[in-house]
Parts: sequence; structure tokens; C-alpha cells
Amino acid sequence: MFEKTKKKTDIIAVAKAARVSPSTVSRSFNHPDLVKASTRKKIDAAVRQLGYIRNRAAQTIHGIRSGTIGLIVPTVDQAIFAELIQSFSEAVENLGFTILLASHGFDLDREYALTRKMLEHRVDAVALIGIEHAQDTLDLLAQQDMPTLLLWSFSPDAAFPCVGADNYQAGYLIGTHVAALGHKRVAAIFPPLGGNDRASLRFAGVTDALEAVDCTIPEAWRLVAPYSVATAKSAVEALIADGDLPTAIVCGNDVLAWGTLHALMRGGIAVPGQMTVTGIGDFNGSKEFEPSLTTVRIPARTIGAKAAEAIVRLTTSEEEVDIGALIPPEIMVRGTSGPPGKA
Amino acid sequence: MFEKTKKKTDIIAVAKAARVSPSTVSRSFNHPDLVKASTRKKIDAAVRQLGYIRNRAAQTIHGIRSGTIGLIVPTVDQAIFAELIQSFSEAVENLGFTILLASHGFDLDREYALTRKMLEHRVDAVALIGIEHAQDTLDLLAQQDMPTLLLWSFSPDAAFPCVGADNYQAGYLIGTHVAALGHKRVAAIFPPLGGNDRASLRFAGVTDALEAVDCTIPEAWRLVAPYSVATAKSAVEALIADGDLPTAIVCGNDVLAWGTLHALMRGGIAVPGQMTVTGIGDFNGSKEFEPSLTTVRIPARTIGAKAAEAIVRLTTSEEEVDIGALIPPEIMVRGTSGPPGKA
DNA sequence: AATAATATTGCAAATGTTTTCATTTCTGCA
DNA sequence: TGCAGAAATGAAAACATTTGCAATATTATT
Repeated sequence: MFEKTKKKTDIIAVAKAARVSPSTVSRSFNHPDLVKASTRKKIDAAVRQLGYIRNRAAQTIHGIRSGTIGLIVPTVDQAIFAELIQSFSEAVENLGFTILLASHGFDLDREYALTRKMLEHRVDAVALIGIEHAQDTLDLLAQQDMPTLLLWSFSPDAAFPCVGADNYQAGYLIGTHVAALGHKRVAAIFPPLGGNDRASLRFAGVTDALEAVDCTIPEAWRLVAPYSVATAKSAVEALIADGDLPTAIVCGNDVLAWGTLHALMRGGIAVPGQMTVTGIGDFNGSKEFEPSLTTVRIPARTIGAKAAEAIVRLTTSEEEVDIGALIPPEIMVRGTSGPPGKA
Repeated sequence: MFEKTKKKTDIIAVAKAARVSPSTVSRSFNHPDLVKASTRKKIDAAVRQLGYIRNRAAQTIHGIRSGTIGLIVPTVDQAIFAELIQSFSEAVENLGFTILLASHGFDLDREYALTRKMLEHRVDAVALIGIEHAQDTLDLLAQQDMPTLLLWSFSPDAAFPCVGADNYQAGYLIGTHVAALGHKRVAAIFPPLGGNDRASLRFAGVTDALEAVDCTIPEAWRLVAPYSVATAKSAVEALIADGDLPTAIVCGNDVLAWGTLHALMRGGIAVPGQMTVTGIGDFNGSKEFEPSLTTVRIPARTIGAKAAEAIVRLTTSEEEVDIGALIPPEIMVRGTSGPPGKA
């Protein structure tokens, strides 16, 4: 009775316990309608009694789908990605898949290595964040004809179908808003643009929109801050210490905007009276800021859900259906923007 | 030459191309020292030429480790978890594993289902968030003797080894701080306590510490707000509208504290002059708030890293080594707390 | 130059499923 | 009561690897 030693609980053990053949057990799982109800009952009982759990690895080598989707992100712990990952994984789980997650920390070489790993695990599809990737990575995915989806950004001429927003447009919206308010002295604070298509497109959108009203962001006011409240805050504090202030600060994302707002509050500079501040993203909490942050809404949840649907479609239908989706950003004019104060 | 039809790129195809046997190819991957350098070279060339990628599923059915670790979390998009997941996955990847991620949205039944899925995928180990879980889930893991680690909270008498902080202690620290400042009229704002061991332990710690100076949180001042800036803000706005104000608000986590601070700012209530506010967690950005948030630091990155190390140890050594780790929380006294103002 | 020791390779069985095809068992109907 | 057709089951091959053991090739030793 205490023979727990070797719990070799395979489909064969179940078959024995239920006094049927392994084939029948397998069928009972995969095509229940093909096996008699009474037999199924016996099998279920055996399964329960033995604590049998199906072995997906064994199924997978038959070319059966592994039921996993590889998701490769730069990092998890930025509000933008967290929200996206959450909605994506939620939706994907509801469709019966599980996520194999990996993060590369903005290192495209690591992204390549992780992609290989995903392929080794025989995921059914791969999702990457953004448009810009190492050519190696893209080639590899194409060569293994792995269903691939680009997430978060959208571009009509990307290497793979994408579901996401047009970051240029997002930047353009905010630039236009600031321009329309009449600002001429504008600063920008963005993450490093290299290898980050989101940030660079947004920045391009902003500058183009400002260009249209003959406003240029001077070199000295192009602040760079990696994604974090702390770096943004100290960059803006330095700007304040400098003395020569713009009338508006356009931030590459909401987190940078939060840092900016804290710095201004600390410096006693009224928002929006003396300074307009804008973000991009509309993260959780931006609306509740005091004052409420003017920003561009990029609906992470919508993107995640649509992307899940799209990627599952990719794995099933071999057809080249139109899979991509462009999710339009929307400007949210709130409390932190207004006309320029008296200089 | 254009025979790309069936790319059956197995180990056998590689063997053929390299003019050796499949066994040698396999060995060349797994025990390179057992095969002659020149042979290895031939094999590598064939691999490259054919674009061969190993099939982990096929390895896994030999009892070989799958190289995956199942991570089951309530949700990804809360700052606390995002930071934890990031550091955990980073560390785990560096040790050669990949994360199979799933989120259950605080639904313990779904957690059970997801656990089963992880077992089907033959993960090498499972990590769960928190101490409290459905008995079914724990039984299942034990019965399949799956190496299991409980993450984020620590308790000496948990069902499995755990790596995390003592949430009771975190609450106690903050409660003691508030008590020591002399506050007697204290409100609390916490997430719903049911099924959330983190929140309930913190709350217990707070109330016990206040009890010690004969201070009780009245029923009317026990605000409940699910994790979000918005809900906390509106709860506190309601409190302000009520008129009868405490001198301190203890928040169950930093996000709730942010909402609280925004509400107070909007209501024109000075912090810390008229109101002390405290958080728990010390999230990114809390230190940069104006005023800087007094809170308890629970080092998510340390926990994630230590947990990764522990769980890998669990998968390798069968021995019941002491795996768990208690990461002590640390109080960060900053700008939002002070003695009670004149009533 | 012959032999022993060692290094390298191949053969074949094993891993846990699924699936095709053949065989057996039921049904309903004459 | 027998039979055609349908329903249910089983046997065996297939999937992509790994590995123990045996066979062969290489090297060192005398």
C-alpha cells in the first residue's frame, strides 16, 4: 500500500487501471465523442485515482500545438508594458494558451538569443514588442516560418503583422496641442532614442508638429532621461536651476511627466500657470494627478486583447489574412496644459 | 533546388548532412567533450546550414528538465508584482530557465487550473505569489512532488519554502512609527482583505502596533479601495467631504498612498502639517513624490533574485536544504509623516 | 610491431503520446 | 436468428530525441 516509490503515471498506467488500451485513453481525452460513455467514466476514475496529468511535451513532438506563445519584451516593470502584458496574457489564456515570457532589457542581442529559446520550446507563435529588431531575429523567425506578431507599435510596412498604435501620430497629437496653445519655448524630455522605435517616433511626431508653427526645440532643452520618475525629476530640477525656463515641457511618456511635475512642484513653478506639461501613454494614475495630466491615450488593454486574438488567428489559419490592427491614440486634454504664462 | 517544401529539420537530417549518426549529433550537443573536435565542427556546419533548432519537447519526454519555471501571479500590472516578476525572470533566465507565466486575477479556482496547466507542461518548478492558496492547489503540487516556492510573503510555517518579506512586520513598523509620532486619530485605507494574505497581515500589523498605544482605528475610518490610484483618491475625497478628519492615514500600499496624497492636495490639506500619510512597498517614484512618501521598503528586486536562486536550487538538489529566505522590510521615514497638527 | 588502453562512434531501445488501420462488439432490422 | 452497418476498441507505427552498450578507431607502451 505504501508503494509510492515510482509513480510512473503515464497513459499506460491509466490504461491498465481502467482495463482498456492506451489508445482508448488518448482518444478519451482528445476525441471524447469516439469513446463510449461508460468507458470514459472508467478512464476518468483511473485518472483521478492515479493523479495522472497529461504530458504536453509528448504531445508536442507529434506536431500538435504546444499551446504556448512566446512573448519577448524589453522589460516587465514599466507601467506601459505591465498593462500590456497583463491584458495580452489574460486574453491569450482565455483562448487556451500559456505565455512563455522573457525579457531582454533593451538588448537586441539577447532578444535574438531568447527568440532561439522560444523556437527550441516549439512555441506556437512569437510576439515581440515594437517594430525595430535585429535583422538576425527577423530572419530566424521567417526562416523557421514561425507565426510572428509585432506588438505595441504599428507600421504598415513592418516585417511582420503588427497590432499597436502609431507612435508618430501620438507625438504629433501632443505637439499640435502644445503648438495650438501658442507655446514657442518648448522643452522635451525623452528616453534615449537609440534602439527604441516608440520613443524616436514620438519625438519625431512632436518636432514635426512644432515645426509646423515654426517652433524648434533647442538643443539645450532636449533632456534625456531613462524611464523613471527619479531621472526625470532630477533632469527637470537641473533645468530649473539653470534659470532659463521654457513655457512647456513635452514628455516622452507619463512616467517622465510625473517626475517633471514633482520637480516643478518642488521648484514652486505653477502648472499650468507658468508651465505646461504633457505626457504620452495615459497610465493608471495620470488622470488622478493634481493637476490632472494632459496626455495621449494609448490603450494598452485594447492592444493586448486585439493582439491576442490576432496571434491566435496567426497560429491557426495558414492564410495570409489581414491580421494587423492600428489602434488610434487619442489626446486627453486635462489640467496640466494651458496657454503660455507671461514670460 | 527549390525544394523547401518539407523542411523536416531533425537531428537525423543534421546527422545525414554531417555524415555521422544521430547519436553523435545528440552527444555533440549534450556532452561535447565526448565527440572529436573535427566531428563537432562538421556537425556545427550542418546545423548552421540547415537552420536546425533543437526540440526541447523531445528532450523533455526523456525526463530531462524542460528548462521552464511556472510563475503564477495574481496580476502583472501592479507595480509591486511587475518589479518582482522582472527581477525574478531576469535572474531565472541567467540561470538558463525560461518562465511560463500565468495570471489568475485573484481567483483561487483559476489558480488551481493554471497550476494543472503548468504541470501538463512539465515545468521544472512552480512559484506562487503569497502564502494563502486553495488546499487543492497545494495538495496537487505536493502529490506530484513538484518543487514549489512561495514568493513575496514569508511565513515560517507555510506549506512550501518561501522567499519574501514578513508583511505583518511591515505593517507593524509603520504602525509603530505613526504611534510614536503621537497620532491618536488614525484612518486606514487597504485593499479588500479576503484572500489576500499580504494585505491582511499588513493590516493586522498596523492595528496591533496602534493597539499598543491604545489607539484603535474606528470602523468609519477603515476605508477599502482596490489597488488603484483612482479608487484611493475618491475614497479619501469622500472622507474629506465627511468633515471629521483623522490626523493620519495609513495606506496598505504605495499606490493607495499616491491616491491619498492627490486627494489631500486637491482638498487643500497640508501634508504633513495637517495630515500624515504613509505607504507600504516603496515603489519606484514614491521617493520622488512631493512631499516624499514615508513608507516601508519591501525590496522586490532582492526577493526576486533570491527566489530565483532558491527555486533553481529546489529543482536540482533533491535534498531538503533550507531554501527559504526572510527578507526584512525597512522603514523609510520621509516627508509625508510628522506629529499631529492642532485639531 | 604487437598489444593494451583509451577515445570515438553507431546501434537499438526507450521516452509518452497520437493516429491510422484493422478488428471486434453492438445495434437495428428483416 | 442472422446480417449489414455502425460504433467502439486495440495494435502498431510514428514523433524527435537520449543513452547504455557494443563495436571500431586511435594512441601509448613495450
